[in-house]
Amino acid sequence: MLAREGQMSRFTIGKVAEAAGVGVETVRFYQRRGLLAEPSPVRTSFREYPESTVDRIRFIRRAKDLGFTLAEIGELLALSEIPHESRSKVKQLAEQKLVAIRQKLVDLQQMETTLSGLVQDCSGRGSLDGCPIIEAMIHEPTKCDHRGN
Amino acid sequence: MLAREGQMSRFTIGKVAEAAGVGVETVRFYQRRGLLAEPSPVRTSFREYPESTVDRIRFIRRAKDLGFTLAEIGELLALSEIPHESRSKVKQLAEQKLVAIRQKLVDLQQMETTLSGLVQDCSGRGSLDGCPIIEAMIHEPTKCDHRGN
DNA sequence: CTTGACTCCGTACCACGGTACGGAGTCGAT
DNA sequence: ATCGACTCCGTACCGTGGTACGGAGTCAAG
Repeated sequence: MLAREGQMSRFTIGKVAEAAGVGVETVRFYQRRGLLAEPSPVRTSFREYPESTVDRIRFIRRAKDLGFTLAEIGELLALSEIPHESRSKVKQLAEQKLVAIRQKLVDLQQMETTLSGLVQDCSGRGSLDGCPIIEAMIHEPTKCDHRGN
Repeated sequence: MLAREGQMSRFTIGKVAEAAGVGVETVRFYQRRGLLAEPSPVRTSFREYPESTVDRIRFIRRAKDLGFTLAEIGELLALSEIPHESRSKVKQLAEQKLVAIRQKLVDLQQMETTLSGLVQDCSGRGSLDGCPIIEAMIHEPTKCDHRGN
């Protein structure tokens, strides 16, 4: 066990993935996207990862849970690597994301209102002639066009 | 634009697209997806579309605005072509969609709550050390895993 | 030394809803 | 007859976030 200078924590990609709770392919995908560095295969033919990679992947997943895209997470990670960087850019990114989230909320709430009204109006019995749901789709004006998709 | 004052409603694909407010490529895409029939080029080498195609495309866009995917819209259209079909299947589809919309709302509201809290906690000034937003992504537990992507 | 599990690497594919392109044919108007 | 605009058709590509595959190499245990 003491054969090499490293600890037992010589993370291969599989160990890293397991510890971070993602798949091996996901780790490689993040590498291709530039979110994770690809360690060069030093001394062995398999790459060794620092333990910090696990934390970095967890950071990525949490940011993703907050609604950031991988591109935005890349920005966050880049910022977090500049020690003297101020918080203002991070806060700005978060605020932008918040605006986007709130817009999606408004859109979804509109859908929910309309659709739940239609479902309530529809008896679920009888023929389709006059079905409020179908009628709405035939006759209601299209009110879309809000870019954001 | 001056090329159209011959016979009135001989809809070519461009006229249909314009009348429905979508692009020509979108019409062709809907045809490939089976949402629209492809009229055979009778008597001329350009296809002629019945006016009802315009309504059908508008139906598709409205259903899309309500949150239905193109596959689901295909189901709705198929159902609407069976005159004696009952409303129950349509209502069922709408209810399923409503459940999905409400789940997305819950997820987005959770994001909004968390992120707006973080933005409020972040001064936007000073270095990144101790920035609440970054700290949250480093330390908060990942609570994801709700399928619905 | 063999076996089984793992890694490497490139590439292709999934859903989703389109958009873009290019060459050839055709239509209507001048 | 010629011009510009339109159509036809296949195919490839966009973003988003991965997943899957296959052959070869490698590592560690038995």
